[in-house]
Amino acid sequence: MILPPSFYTRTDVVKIAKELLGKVIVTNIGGIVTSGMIVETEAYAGVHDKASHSYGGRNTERTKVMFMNGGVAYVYLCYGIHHLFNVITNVEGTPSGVLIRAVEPLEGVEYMLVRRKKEKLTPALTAGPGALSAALGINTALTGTSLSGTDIFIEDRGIKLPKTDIVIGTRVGVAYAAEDAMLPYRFSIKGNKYVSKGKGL
DNA sequence: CAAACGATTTTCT
DNA sequence: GAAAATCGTTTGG
Repeated sequence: MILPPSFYTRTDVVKIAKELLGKVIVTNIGGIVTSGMIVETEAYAGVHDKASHSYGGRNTERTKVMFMNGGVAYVYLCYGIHHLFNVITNVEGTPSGVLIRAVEPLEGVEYMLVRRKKEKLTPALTAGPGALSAALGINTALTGTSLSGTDIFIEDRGIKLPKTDIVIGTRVGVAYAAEDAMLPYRFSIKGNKYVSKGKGL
């Protein structure tokens, strides 16, 4: 089943980040359907989180999507090259979200290979936030799009993960966030080869 | 209006 | 393991 808006509008973004592991992202871009199981996530919790774009209540043209009601996509261009895909959570006015860091390819692998200009399926195809976005055809045009719509949505396919298969760690690439960089806001599936390298856990 | 920087990936040594 | 690639957003003048 497709996750309902009520899944995203809850207030505990860290819990949502954990629950998103094992769920399946499906994109339908230009008539091409691709999907992948989420194997790594990171939580970005509201205005008090220095690592978040919305820290201190910063509400700009780019980040305004984070302030929307939960259940929409937030796609941000980083380093001028990479599209990073986030799931916005919580209710309108409270900017929190979950960065999808890695997925395991399911359907449409051949299209992902084309988009990534690769010939063979390697873990690098979707291991990493910029990589999975490119593979699934996600770009900034999807910012603000509902995750319960037809272009992109997240499904629960009944995959259940034992608690022991969830690895908790610190976030990646947010060293500038000082003490908030140490928060246990990163979740991944133990032993899954599509989990990004990032930094060691 | 101009300058600096980043929630990264790839490639080369 | 280290450095380059590359551009929209943000910040300062």
